[in-house]
Amino acid sequence: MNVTNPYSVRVRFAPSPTGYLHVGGLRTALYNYLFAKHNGGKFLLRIEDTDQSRKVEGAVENLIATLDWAGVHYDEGPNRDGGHGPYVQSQRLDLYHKYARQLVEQGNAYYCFCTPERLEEVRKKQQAQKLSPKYDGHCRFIPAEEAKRRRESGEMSVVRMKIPDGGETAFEDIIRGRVTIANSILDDQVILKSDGFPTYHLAVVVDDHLMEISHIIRGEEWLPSTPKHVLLYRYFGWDMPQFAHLPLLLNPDKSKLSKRQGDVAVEDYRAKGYFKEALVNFVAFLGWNPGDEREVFTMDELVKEFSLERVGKAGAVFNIEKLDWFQFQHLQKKTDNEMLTLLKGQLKSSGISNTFQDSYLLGVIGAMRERATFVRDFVEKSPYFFTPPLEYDAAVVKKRWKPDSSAKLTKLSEEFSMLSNPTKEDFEAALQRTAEALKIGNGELIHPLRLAVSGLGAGPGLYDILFILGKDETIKRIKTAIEKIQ
RNA sequence: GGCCCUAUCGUCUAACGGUUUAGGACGCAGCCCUCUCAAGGCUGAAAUACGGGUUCGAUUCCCGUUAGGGCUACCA
Repeated sequence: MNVTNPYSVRVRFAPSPTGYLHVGGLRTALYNYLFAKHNGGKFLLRIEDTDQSRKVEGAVENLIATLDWAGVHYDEGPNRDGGHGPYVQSQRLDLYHKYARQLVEQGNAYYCFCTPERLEEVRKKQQAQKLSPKYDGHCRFIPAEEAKRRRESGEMSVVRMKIPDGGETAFEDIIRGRVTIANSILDDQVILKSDGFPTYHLAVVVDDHLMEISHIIRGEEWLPSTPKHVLLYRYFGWDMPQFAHLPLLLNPDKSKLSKRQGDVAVEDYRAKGYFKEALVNFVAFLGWNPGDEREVFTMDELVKEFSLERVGKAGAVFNIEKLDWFQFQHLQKKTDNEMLTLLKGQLKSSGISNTFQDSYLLGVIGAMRERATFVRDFVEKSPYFFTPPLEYDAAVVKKRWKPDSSAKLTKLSEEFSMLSNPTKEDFEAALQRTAEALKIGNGELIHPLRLAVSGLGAGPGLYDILFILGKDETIKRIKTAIEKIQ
């Protein structure tokens, strides 16, 4: 066992490049990464592209870019050699052939010449008899000489591993404890396909061994086939890595998280404006917790706290509301300077020409921050900071704009015009003076004024808005509003 | 169908036999704050699937039932 030494921790994320990075994949990658970093080990990325029919152009690049965006960086993998490459399975074919041959020679595997048609027939028969579909061992006892002859004559074949006739195979799972499966229900699994590519089962065992993987941390969907892998390790006489099968991520209806019930691609969430910090924090908490009541974590903090012992066994529903809360929390944690950069980027992508001073933008950030979950909220919830209101919210006009509002605002506007370089407090004092002079409550000025300068009925404190907008712009907007409303 | 895994508030979860009137968070409702909307504070509704054991004592251990999920390919 090469597992108990914390300095020899080597784990991997081994996706198949079928398009995009699934959020479940992100969590698996993240847990591997956190475990590696927490233990001072290495995190590898290995591309499992042994199914040629599922190959998607650009998928690998996309996968790597997305992991990189999320901050899940690999120590070894494609374009980052660590002496255990290549890290792409389609470039390791000779290795799989070699080990498949070894298994055949040892008598732990055999060539099978059954056609897909025959296999289909057998399967149908078994299903008709309500038996579980399983290879019937038709080619299991073909003599080596005959197999050799048939292969040399060009007959198509695959290699199947031999499952012991009786007994059971068990292994220890860090998350689930001891798992046992009767050999009788295991299939003589194909390990080398007729196209010369290995199946997952052979490739994963060979690679994990050659790459000196210490812990296999992967999704629960692999649990039932793990005994086959255990058997292969035994056939080869290799040390067994430790297994940790993660609970699945679920749809709101508790089925395995999938498309159709919402977005599953990490890039979808990125495109929607979620911070990597939020997505990573959220996904980390789907199946793991630090054992106390803290919830908002940075990547570094996660690395510090993470342990497989605190990973749960039950599937977790991917709950968007909670994600949004994490997003809000992480937005609040950003520094003003970070927000400034983000806001400038948002203005650009929103097509708003940035003619604003940094100090102005910083003012907007201060006023809007706790009202924003996404960066785009600054533009969407308070467009009036960037463009004068083009229209006025009808419901607010109805509620707040009285027949005499124009006259009152005109008076207020006059009061404002006497101010020089007004502070927030100056605006407030001026408004109070006007209200007193008019013998009305502040509210009769505040509400119509908010509507006049913002076009909306909700937002930051009015005096904050006025101060940010400035005296001239405020007066201008009051004038425009008086003309446009009614 | 067979096999495997799982089971605490609607959701994410804490509890590693007794400190529990089962704690926190999201969401929800109410109140406070208040120029609005947020934020914040306070309060509230809300869970150990069911049935048997083991034990002086079970959310916690065992068995069964039920439910859910996964797997059952020359896919991963």
